[in-house]
Amino acid sequence: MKPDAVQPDAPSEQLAGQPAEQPAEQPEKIYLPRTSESEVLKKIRHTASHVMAMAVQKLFPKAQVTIGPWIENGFYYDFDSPDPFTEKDLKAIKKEMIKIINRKLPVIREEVSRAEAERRITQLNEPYKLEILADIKTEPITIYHLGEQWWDLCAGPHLESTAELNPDAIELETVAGAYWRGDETKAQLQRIYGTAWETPKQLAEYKRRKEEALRRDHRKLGKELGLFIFADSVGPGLPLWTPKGTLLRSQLEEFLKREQVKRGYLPVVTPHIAKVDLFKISGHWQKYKEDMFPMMADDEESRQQEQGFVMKPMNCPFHIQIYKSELRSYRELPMRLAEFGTVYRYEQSGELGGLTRVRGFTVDDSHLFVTPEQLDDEFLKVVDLTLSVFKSLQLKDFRARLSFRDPKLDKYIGSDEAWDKAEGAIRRAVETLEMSHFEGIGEAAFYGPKLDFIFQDALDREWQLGTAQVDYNLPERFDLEYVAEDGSRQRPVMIHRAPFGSLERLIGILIEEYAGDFPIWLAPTQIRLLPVTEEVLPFCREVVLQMQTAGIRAELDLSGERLGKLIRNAEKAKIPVMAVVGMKEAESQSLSIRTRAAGELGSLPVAEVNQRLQQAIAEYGNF
RNA sequence: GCCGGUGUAGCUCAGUGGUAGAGCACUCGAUUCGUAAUCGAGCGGCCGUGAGUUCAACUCUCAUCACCGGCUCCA
Repeated sequence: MKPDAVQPDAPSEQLAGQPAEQPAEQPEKIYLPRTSESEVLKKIRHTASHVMAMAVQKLFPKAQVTIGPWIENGFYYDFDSPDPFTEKDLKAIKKEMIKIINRKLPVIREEVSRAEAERRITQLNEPYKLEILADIKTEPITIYHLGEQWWDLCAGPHLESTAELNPDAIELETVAGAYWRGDETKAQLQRIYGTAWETPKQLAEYKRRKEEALRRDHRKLGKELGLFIFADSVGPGLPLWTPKGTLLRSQLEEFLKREQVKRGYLPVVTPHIAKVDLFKISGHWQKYKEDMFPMMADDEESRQQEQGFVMKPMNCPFHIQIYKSELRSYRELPMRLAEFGTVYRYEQSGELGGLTRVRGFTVDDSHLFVTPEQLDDEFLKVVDLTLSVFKSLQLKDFRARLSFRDPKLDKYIGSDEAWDKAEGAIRRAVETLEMSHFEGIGEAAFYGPKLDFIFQDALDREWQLGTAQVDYNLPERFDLEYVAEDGSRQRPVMIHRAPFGSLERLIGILIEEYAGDFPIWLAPTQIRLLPVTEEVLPFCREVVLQMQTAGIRAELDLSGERLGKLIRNAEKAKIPVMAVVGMKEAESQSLSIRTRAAGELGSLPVAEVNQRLQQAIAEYGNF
């Protein structure tokens, strides 16, 4: 890179060899219903999964059938097969399916008694079917036949004949492992995912959308835009943030810090490691030892005695120590300790991916210590802050989940009474705010219930971002107190909350939400000057300096390429505002503005551009 | 952690049992150019890593690491 005072970075290092981004041709809009919205798709996909199962058993006679439901954009079928299926097998299976379809086999529904079903399944030697049958509580049992040769237990509904399936609207997509009954202690099955539509056109549109989703994928965009990297020698799930990505991160941090200052939060900083003992008190060690990075011990003896240090998986015990460091008065409450705290969790290797599931991440964490009387009001304020953060970030598509304990599970600490109180507080909050929500039984933290905000990524996978939690248990375990008005010692309640959840995951979702086109206040580079000739460079340098002085992230393209190329590079780098500068502009102290969102805007005086940029940044708006 | 797939230049990818190629990026030269790619030359790879088979491995086998899809998990 050429050293240059006004060029923060070289504009040309990204996006090598990308195919030209054509403005997407807009063909007729094809509506793709989800399976749950379409009776005909339900039938198509049910039948397709049966046809696939029949084809698989023809080609792999040892494969045993289990279940094969429709899912929102296709279907799958799980088999127990001694020989694992590979992608190559899919072709042969599809071929076999076409044969079955062409045989125009009638799909015949039959009702039989439980005993009869049992007898027939036993004949077939299909143990999984027997288990399924045992779970069906109603009688008669429905069976669907494909012609004479093949049948399956199924509630339906189905098409009338395999002939109604269009082979050109079916695609077998991928093979995957899946556990019987979704239980990892049970047999590992082979799952084949497929999709089936009414018409080949729909299938084509479905595939087009999948490719489109891939273009938004934050892993791809993150690399193209140079926001973050992973290095083999650092380790999986441990992202490294480049200058551009760090700019993005700090904008988000600064934004939230400003909001928190307005709301009386107090910043704190705590270390990344602590003695194991701390997490024994909190209960983390007992509950999540396996999911923490291994303990660091001085010697074997210390290791035996579990005396050593661990990377922190959560920030709460640290904030609790700060609370505990002095005798607190009710006058100090609510006390809101906040920190962008980086935590480390030893996630299973198969879970890691991009920024959405990592092993080291930064929580926009805060722990609020409140009196029981303050709880409801303070919790409402937390939810309000969270919602306002989403609004500022233009994140609209999320679902609120009440993550409560599953009384059947034994993974929680604390009394039922404490849990009931905590869950009640969360319930009251969503009722007061009239928020639409759903309940996630068994989704609670081990120390308390949560209100979680769930978002989807480009590939329709769900991720929790923001969270707000009510906790009566850790105050108990750490013996927290405050002195009440009457001089008595009382126990505070804790609220754990993180509107972003984690900066990493938030940024992953934001990249996909914006498809890399960040609003100006977040964009790592806000404006790039594109000189038409060398003669205007002095003017450009002066303008960039002026902008930078005003707090605008401006840069100058010094690559010396022709204007068309400069624009192309800036567009591909998704820089929101471009300023073309030729002699005309230099002479008139103006900039010819082109935005990514709106194209050419014509010439504007430098001062006006400056002013409009600053305004856009301050108001989280557009140019 | 489990099942399947992938790993070739900085990036995106092609390729063969006889030790490799393209485009872009990068460097240099020419061009001084007005809203999505100027032309030419050059540089650049221990073909993820380790073992095995073979006269010979980037190619075949095994192991391992990383990534991708799914399952399980997610304080």
